[in-house]
Amino acid sequence: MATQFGDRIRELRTKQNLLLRQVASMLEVDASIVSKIELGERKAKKEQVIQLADIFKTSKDELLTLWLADQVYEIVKDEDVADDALKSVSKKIKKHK
Amino acid sequence: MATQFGDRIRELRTKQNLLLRQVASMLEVDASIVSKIELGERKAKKEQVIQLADIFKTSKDELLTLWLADQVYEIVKDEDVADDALKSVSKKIKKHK
DNA sequence: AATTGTCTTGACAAATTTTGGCTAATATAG
DNA sequence: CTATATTAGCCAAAATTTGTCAAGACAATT
Repeated sequence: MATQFGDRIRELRTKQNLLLRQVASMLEVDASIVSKIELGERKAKKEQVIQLADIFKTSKDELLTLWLADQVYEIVKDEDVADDALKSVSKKIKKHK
Repeated sequence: MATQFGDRIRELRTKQNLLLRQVASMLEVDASIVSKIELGERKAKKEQVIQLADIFKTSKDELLTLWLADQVYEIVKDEDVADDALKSVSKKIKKHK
């Protein structure tokens, strides 16, 4: 149930000695929401991911990648054809670039 | 807006000379739903994908792959980090297998 | 020109999922 | 024990999903 994004956020937050409620107030949500995001029980909004990158002074791309990967994983995790589907999407993405 | 899954379903249906309403009645939904699925305006349920494989006598895995790829694509399509996220998920999937 | 058959579209409603806040309970530090 | 931090459960509001229905577009036929 843990997410890559949540784990990373918690790591950043604790290393910078910030409390849930401090981060929460910057995001303008309740501390329990941030807790749930860190535990992987809630999905952050994209806007919040960007705010978190600012708060922790870290790379937006790093966080967005983890966040996006969590979402994709959530969709494909129980599917036998997950790998084929991912390959197919990669191909399509490359074409569109 | 077109989907790989929808395109394939329409191809199968027309080649087998079935009408929307015939397929719809087998899925027990209105014909407009099937139309929308074929046009990529609605997402089929997983159960419907499996029924469609039976109806068209084609491979469930083929259809499930297209259906899953559409969903993943929908999530990552506008993201700069799409490719990195997909790679990360592939890695995680392989580990879990 | 009117009719028929197929498909598409948009408005709407019901059901489901997601979201956030509040509050309790639990843990952890002093 | 007390105080603070975090987690978990519950509720209501908001958003999304799913489907029906009716009207419209379009082509082929009569």
